[in-house]
Amino acid sequence: MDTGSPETSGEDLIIAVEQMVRYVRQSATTGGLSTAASSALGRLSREGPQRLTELARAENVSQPNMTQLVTRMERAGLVRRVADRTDGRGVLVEATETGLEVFRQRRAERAEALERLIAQLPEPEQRAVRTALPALARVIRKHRERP
Amino acid sequence: MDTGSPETSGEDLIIAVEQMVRYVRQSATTGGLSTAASSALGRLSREGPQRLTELARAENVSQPNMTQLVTRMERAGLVRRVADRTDGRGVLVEATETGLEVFRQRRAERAEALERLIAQLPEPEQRAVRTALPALARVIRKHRERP
DNA sequence: TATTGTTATACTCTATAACTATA
DNA sequence: TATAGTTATAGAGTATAACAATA
Repeated sequence: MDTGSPETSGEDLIIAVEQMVRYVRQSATTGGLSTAASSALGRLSREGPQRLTELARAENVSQPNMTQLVTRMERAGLVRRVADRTDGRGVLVEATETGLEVFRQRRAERAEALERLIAQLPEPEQRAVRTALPALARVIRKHRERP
Repeated sequence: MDTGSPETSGEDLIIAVEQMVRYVRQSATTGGLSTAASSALGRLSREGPQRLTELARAENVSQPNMTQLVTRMERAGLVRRVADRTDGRGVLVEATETGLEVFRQRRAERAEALERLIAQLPEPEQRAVRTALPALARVIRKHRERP
């Protein structure tokens, strides 16, 4: 099987990644849900209501940033703030039904766009993509747990 | 060879891509060169001086956006504006020596970070990554030429 | 005193609309 | 009139510093 050029350097790979970033960002913007909002909403969908600080840390952004993001998302009806009964200082952020539905649709759209992209590749490369992407995600996750 | 889960769905893949996007963006921000600046500077490095409009179209952003990006980059000493002798309306954007050097260093850093990530994978998955990324970049490029 | 969240401030990145200058 | 570029305006996304409220 032809794995492309004889040596695929880190430089070549990072160029490829840059293109993917641009592609995803573009298809992510349509529908009015930014990368940041989509990512936070995704976490809330998967993991349920969370403390604002928790969410900021998990998403790797500052607390003020998350405060503002949540405010924008609240204004858009995607999430709501709920008082934390066990801690008067705390705020729980929770996805609304609208938020959950919007996120499901958006992700489905992007997944479809990616699938269409992959479908244009010959079989062996398709398999490579389905192996490579989850593998990279795995090490990134690991890297994140202990950097 | 184990290609991961029995069926790797578009949903799983897009989650992986989202993580990569976040990872790259983070390592891209350090050193004070944004994704947008890095991408534009990269194009100027590869292709030489270009019309502002040309650059905006190639980078897939609006003309005013590119005007501002170029202004910021000019202020940072990364590029310069040069009058286009053949058309009084036109402006050529050109990377400075500083710009070229900064870009080379930044890309090298990111490439290294990616390589470190890949190095943590078992051999077969490493090969998959070196096949998959350029393949995806290829179809994105093709998709861009005629959407 | 330490933690949680918000406000204040500032910068980048992005778009559309309106404008100026040259073809 | 059409094209190249800038200015005006606005909003998202990001950060650090300062602050208020609660533990």
